[in-house]
Amino acid sequence: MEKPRVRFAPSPTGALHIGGVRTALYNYLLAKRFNGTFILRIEDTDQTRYVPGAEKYIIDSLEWLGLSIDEGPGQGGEYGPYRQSERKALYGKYAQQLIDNGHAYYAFDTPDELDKRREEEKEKGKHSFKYDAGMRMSMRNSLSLPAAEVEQLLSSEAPYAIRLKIPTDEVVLINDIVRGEVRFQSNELDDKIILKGDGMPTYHLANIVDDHLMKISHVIRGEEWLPSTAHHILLYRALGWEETMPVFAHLPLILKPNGKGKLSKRDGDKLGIPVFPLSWEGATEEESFKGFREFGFLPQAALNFLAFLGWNPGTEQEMFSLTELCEAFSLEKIGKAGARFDIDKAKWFNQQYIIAQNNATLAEMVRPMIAAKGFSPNTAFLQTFCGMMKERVTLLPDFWTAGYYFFSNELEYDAKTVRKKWKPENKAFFAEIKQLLASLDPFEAANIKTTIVGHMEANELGFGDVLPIVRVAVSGTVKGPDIFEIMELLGREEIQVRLAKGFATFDEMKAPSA
RNA sequence: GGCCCGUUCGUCUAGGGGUUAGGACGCCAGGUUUUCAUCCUGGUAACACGGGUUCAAAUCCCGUACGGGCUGCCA
Repeated sequence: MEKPRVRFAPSPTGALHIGGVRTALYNYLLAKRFNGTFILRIEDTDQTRYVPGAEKYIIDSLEWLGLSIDEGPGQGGEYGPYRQSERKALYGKYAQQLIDNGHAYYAFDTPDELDKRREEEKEKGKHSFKYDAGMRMSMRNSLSLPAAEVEQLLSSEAPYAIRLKIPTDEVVLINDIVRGEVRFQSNELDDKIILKGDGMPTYHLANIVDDHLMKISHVIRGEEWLPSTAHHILLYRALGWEETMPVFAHLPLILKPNGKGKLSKRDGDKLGIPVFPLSWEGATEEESFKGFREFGFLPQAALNFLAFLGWNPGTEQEMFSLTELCEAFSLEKIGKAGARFDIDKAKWFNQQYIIAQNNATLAEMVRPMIAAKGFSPNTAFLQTFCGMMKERVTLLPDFWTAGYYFFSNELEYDAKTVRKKWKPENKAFFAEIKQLLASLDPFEAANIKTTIVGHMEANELGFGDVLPIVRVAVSGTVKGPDIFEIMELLGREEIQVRLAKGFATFDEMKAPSA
């Protein structure tokens, strides 16, 4: 394949939805697979929906995931500018060209008039108002109005839009890489607005002009664009660019975890799952969302998970680094059906990636979280901690929730274990254990184990009588890494403190409530 | 309503005329472990339905049902 030039073209209207992230990923993968170019283009032609900060959010998100941009705003490139608002003049020129060669016309109907017409049609029965070949002669445009009136309207202040004049009785054939041949009857198509009253193009025009000028080879986008693709092909044809038209690949949608419909930002809050890569601070809490990153997902895991939502390599390999993804990717292997978002699978990927991470890397990821809780352990301690805990967490914050006792000795003791295992007749034994450990040197796991087990056997006690109590006194819980290793890490003095405090507290817990 | 797209275990999917319909997540059971987790072994579970075509259909064709998308001077 020749070096592809692909673009990810989001609209800066807020946080970038996870579906958009996947679109970006697939574009990136195709580009890298064949040594091509990945372009970021900002589609900000709707000034009313523009949200400050959204562009930065998009760029930050791609960066977090490691999807580096070859050309784009801030990145430069020979086909810029890469913000459509900065290309405004260009579109007017091509719209004019379409008017001149009869493929487009001026439309003077105001938005209010159009709304009214839609309402009327709806009341008449079906909501089938379509500004098409059958309807345009009864609307106010340069096709239906006398030339003199058109002249007059154009030279007046009256705003106007430019519409694409859809030809009649044609079949538009789309050759979609994921869907095969898709046909549309031109008679079913409406005369889409291509240039708005404010002089800005709509998506349809801007998209075609930019893709052509930027020499885009593949348009990889969501399935929601399939219905308007016929318009796009007609536009290429009208502009005389059909020969070099990019090929299309329409991606299946990402669906809600339960129920049907496409995943929406609402689902995030409702189900407590992330649907955005990064957190987004909206004007209100309603418009703010927590991202994959803040949930504690590693970017590699989010990427791997997303890649498999709608694509798979055809082999049984599941774990893929970005580099491996680049080598294995192909558009032909993209599925047709919508893929449901499965948070359990995402978590499983995350767990796998956390385990695969080396302790030093993990320590630096976890450090800020621990610091936020008011603790600043040294690096060696933190690395050992991560090594001991990494097989027991799925999300990054679990390091704290499941391992807080490595840092704090304000423990929450497991009441059930205390109730069952803290027996009056064994109190002396535990006091002796504490005594034995007080002078143990070196204070190392193997040593500690020998000491405890030895004393245990001498007193004819079993593991079940001893270890749960020691474990709860040290960590508060019966869950966790090897207890002797925990003790070694915490050190002799700290263990003395915890044993003393634990045994005393157990007495209180067992005391009959007065 | 119209147009378009889709449909294999609960979920992500492999398989594209002849397979015991494969894998992964989840779930269940067992093993390992002082505990938890990891890990290992096993189990559960699917071709939406109806017609064709064919010696043979999950696979090709048509229809039905269901689901989804689009139907804006939004992208």
